[in-house]
Amino acid sequence: MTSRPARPTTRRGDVFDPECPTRRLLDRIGTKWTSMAVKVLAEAAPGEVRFAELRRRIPGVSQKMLSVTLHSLVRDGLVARRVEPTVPPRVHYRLTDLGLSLDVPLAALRTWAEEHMARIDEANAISDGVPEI
Amino acid sequence: MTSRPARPTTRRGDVFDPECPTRRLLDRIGTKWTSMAVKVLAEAAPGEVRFAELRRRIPGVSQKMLSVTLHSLVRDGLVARRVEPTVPPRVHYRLTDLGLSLDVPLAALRTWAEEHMARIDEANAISDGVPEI
DNA sequence: CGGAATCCAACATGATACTG
DNA sequence: CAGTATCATGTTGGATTCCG
Repeated sequence: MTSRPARPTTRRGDVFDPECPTRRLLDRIGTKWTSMAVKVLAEAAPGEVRFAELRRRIPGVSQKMLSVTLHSLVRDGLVARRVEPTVPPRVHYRLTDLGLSLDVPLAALRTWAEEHMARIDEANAISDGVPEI
Repeated sequence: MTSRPARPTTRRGDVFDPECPTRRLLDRIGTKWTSMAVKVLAEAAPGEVRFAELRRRIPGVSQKMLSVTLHSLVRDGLVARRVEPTVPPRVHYRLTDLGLSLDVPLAALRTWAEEHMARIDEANAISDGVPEI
């Protein structure tokens, strides 16, 4: 993800704007763990998922990066955070309506990836000079 | 974009694999200039676009990064590169069929971004404690 | 014209340790 | 349990320069 300059103005329709909405969106969902977090939360929707549960369902994510990722999503209004004031505290996350709506095009991208990434791998293999037999 | 380990095995259907197709795809289209290059090429499809033309249509891109971005797309089989052996040389780029198919879900993501990024900006403004009046 | 090579700064991520 | 703080590191992307 590139850095986030302080709330740049969104200019609708001009996708070639240096701060075009598409690239700013990709700056968010393109971070390492965001798409997986959204997917886990989308599958649980409209239910909630706790922090530890998310961590278990996203292999390889560190505590810090999951925390950073989730708070970034909360800040963007894509995820809602609910804290049970118990000891120890329980923190629950769920997709907001906005987050759920984002999951629609994201799911399409997932489908494309599952269907076509093998072809990208093949293309890379050929570029690497790997024989095809 | 994170680095690209040497052609990891694509395991279909397991989106939670650390090397899941979706994240590997996002590692590619999530780079700063990729989505814009794909969009320009998609709009010109099935026609070709020359290097200088691409550069003009993508404000802010450096020569180096456009070159890197395009070669990465070529390597992935998403873009085809054609060189006219003239002096000086003319280099033309176009989306492959695979690239065109990727533009479908990508266009959906663009639409979402244009329609909803303003709400993400609002959410950020509220998080920053900016008064809403 | 369309690069390639180099250097460099900024940032994203990760490991580790600590806390309410 | 669910963080936060700090430090270490690799990568991305940009500026510049040179080339066929």
